[in-house]
Amino acid sequence: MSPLSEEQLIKRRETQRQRIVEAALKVFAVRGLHGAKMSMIAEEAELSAGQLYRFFESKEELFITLIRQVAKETTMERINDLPGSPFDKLRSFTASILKEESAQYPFKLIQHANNAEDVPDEAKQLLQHFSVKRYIEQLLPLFEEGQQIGDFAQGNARKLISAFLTMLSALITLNMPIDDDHQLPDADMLMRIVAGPRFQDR
Amino acid sequence: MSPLSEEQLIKRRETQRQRIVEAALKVFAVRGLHGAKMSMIAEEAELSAGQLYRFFESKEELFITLIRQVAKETTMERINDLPGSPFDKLRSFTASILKEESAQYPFKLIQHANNAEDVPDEAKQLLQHFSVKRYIEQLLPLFEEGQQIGDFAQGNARKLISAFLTMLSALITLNMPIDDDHQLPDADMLMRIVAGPRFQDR
Amino acid sequence: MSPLSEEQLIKRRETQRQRIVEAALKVFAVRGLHGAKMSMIAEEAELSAGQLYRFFESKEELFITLIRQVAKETTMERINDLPGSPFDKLRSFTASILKEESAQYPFKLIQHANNAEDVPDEAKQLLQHFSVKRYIEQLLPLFEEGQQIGDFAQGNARKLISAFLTMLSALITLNMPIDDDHQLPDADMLMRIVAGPRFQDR
Amino acid sequence: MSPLSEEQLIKRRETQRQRIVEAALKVFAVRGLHGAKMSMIAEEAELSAGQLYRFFESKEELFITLIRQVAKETTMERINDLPGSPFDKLRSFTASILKEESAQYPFKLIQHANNAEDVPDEAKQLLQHFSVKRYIEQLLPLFEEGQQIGDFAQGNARKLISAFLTMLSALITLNMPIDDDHQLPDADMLMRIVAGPRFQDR
DNA sequence: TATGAATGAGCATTCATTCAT
DNA sequence: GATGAATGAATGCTCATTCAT
Repeated sequence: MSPLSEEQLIKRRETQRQRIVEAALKVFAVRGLHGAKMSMIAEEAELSAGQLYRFFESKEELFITLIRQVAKETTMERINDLPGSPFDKLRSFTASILKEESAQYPFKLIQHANNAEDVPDEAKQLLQHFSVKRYIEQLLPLFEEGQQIGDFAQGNARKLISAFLTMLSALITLNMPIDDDHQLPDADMLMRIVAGPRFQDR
Repeated sequence: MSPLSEEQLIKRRETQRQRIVEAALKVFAVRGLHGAKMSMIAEEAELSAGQLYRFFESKEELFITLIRQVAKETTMERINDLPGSPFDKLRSFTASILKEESAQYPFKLIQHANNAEDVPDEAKQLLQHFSVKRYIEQLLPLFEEGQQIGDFAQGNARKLISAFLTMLSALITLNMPIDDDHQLPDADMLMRIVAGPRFQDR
Repeated sequence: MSPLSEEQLIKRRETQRQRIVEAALKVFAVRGLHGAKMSMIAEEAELSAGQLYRFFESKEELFITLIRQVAKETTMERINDLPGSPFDKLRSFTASILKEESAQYPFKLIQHANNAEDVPDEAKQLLQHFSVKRYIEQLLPLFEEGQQIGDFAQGNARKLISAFLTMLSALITLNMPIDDDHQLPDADMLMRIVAGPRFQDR
Repeated sequence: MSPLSEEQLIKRRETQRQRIVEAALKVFAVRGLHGAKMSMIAEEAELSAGQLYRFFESKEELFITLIRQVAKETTMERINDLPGSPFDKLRSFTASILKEESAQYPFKLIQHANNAEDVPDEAKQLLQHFSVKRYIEQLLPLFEEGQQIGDFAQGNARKLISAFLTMLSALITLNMPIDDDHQLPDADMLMRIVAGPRFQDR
């Protein structure tokens, strides 16, 4: 029956598990805890609903697992690979997030976890503290550099990052359909929050 | 014959109806359209679930009625009664909203309506366009005055207000619990978005 | 409080009770046992839903009472007051029933009682046996006369009446909307069932 | 992988679907649209109530599907396979319908659809027009032959059939239990409606 | 006593979870 | 192991019946 070695089997299992988590991220992010049906996640992961339960005991466990992984793994580090000044990097990074749907999933997830009531406390804690803290630490060097060269506003850098992330998260999840009269704030709007004197009212 | 006069009955009925709407506002705002159960609304309004249906034909009708009322009645006008300059007014107003839970319900409702699936179109329309537009118009004189005296940043005032409201809404719904290390963005943070040169980096 | 004598009170009560029964006849006949709501009957009788229960312990009791009264009181006797031969009388009588809605109520009631499953056995028994029997006895003299003068078909008169009533009942309750191509059987159609040789194929 | 082949699954599914439709036919016919509970249909089809919804979106859809199938498939054509003259055929056919409960379901369904409130319009249309028209067309050759050889009464054949069907439907749904004194109208009674001179008063 | 407000049991429907195949 | 069929608990809604006023 089994032409695969024990090790291969374990690896295969891990791959599938990861595939489920990714499917769940997408579905939970887009539809929220209540709106996401196990059947949708199964379909997205291309396996049967029954199979989900070989990997996760319940919807709740899947959700918490997902949250844990997002809290641990989501990273802001690729911002450093972008070209230009700190200000340029942050703007490009912001714009790319606002453009690419899958980059928004973690933010949407945080949003849903905050708004839904039946979310296990552990999940809320993880998302709110741990992941935001991680993001802040990852962005800190960039911001400090930006403040030194006058690109960014002065003051407590961590507080500034926190503000920026909150606003970014807001933009993503509010997702207000654009209306002709009042264009919504976009990446440049966001940059006002962090911009130093040099950029004000430009 | 009748134990209560016609007039009393009508008044009583209207009172109760309003009580249901208020209970619904709270529950829908906190839990969203799908997370809110009719039984929760009934409990909040202190009557039986069955009774709700004497006032509203369905959960959906209750929701839409609520949305209509919010869209029509929620006002930003009391901001004008606050003391001080436009900047002071906006800051006090913002701070009071961030402090008082019931003031946040309309914003949370908008948030839920935007993120949840299966929200009746009429509700989405009303919340997204009508109510946001109303807020903008109500804040416009204040902002224009603030721009004239240099309190607020220059540029399209409506766009500025829209940005501000988006951010306010974000703060409310993100609702991140304060954590010792990194104080969350608060009213002053928000003011950065609208502040003119005079206030930058103060 | 009471300017009415004991006797007047009792009479008044009886009047109201009768009014309820008549309202119930109409509503049950038109909508059936399940389709008839107590509130509809109350409205038809022009009193409150609560009042019904001062006269009848339950919907079921009201229904059975109604059935009993219909079984006992519905009469075919006015057929004898009509002008003409037995054949003429029966045809006029039939036509009048087919034209006047309230005359059809007892027939519709029988129909509903036969078709609904949750009808108390007593009600079914009463309607099926007792009332049909009464009708037969009331029509018997007319039919016998009709047979003697050759208006009606020969054979067991009771059986003939039973057949006729079944068909009449059918016409009333089937109530098929007339369609241009195939006019429905009407009074003359019905008469074929009882007609003697004299009337065949006229 | 799959424990059953695709083909087997599809066949099985179709079988079960048909089984539900048959259960529904029985329950709807006997109890009517409102009297029939989904749980009853489920029990009759020997599955859980929840399962019904894997095959039909709602009670209404199940009902309409059933009606459609009845309107399309119920046939009078097997009457032609019976032995004897047109008169004999019609009498045997009638008697068999009056004896076999499942043959009566379509008639009962029509009856319920006509009498109940809140029956979807499509269902009424289908039953009243389409199916009755079909029956008429299917019986037309037999009746025309019967009229030619003098078995059946003269006149508009379609009208005659319509009358006959109405009466047959009546007999089925009235369903009066036989009582010793007055034998109920039966197949022979029905034949009086269509019988030509040859058969009168036999 | 009369009203109509309130309750709660019942039914349609959905979906997480289990299980026969 | 894998599938998707089956179950049953939960929830929206209706309406007979009761009860506060």
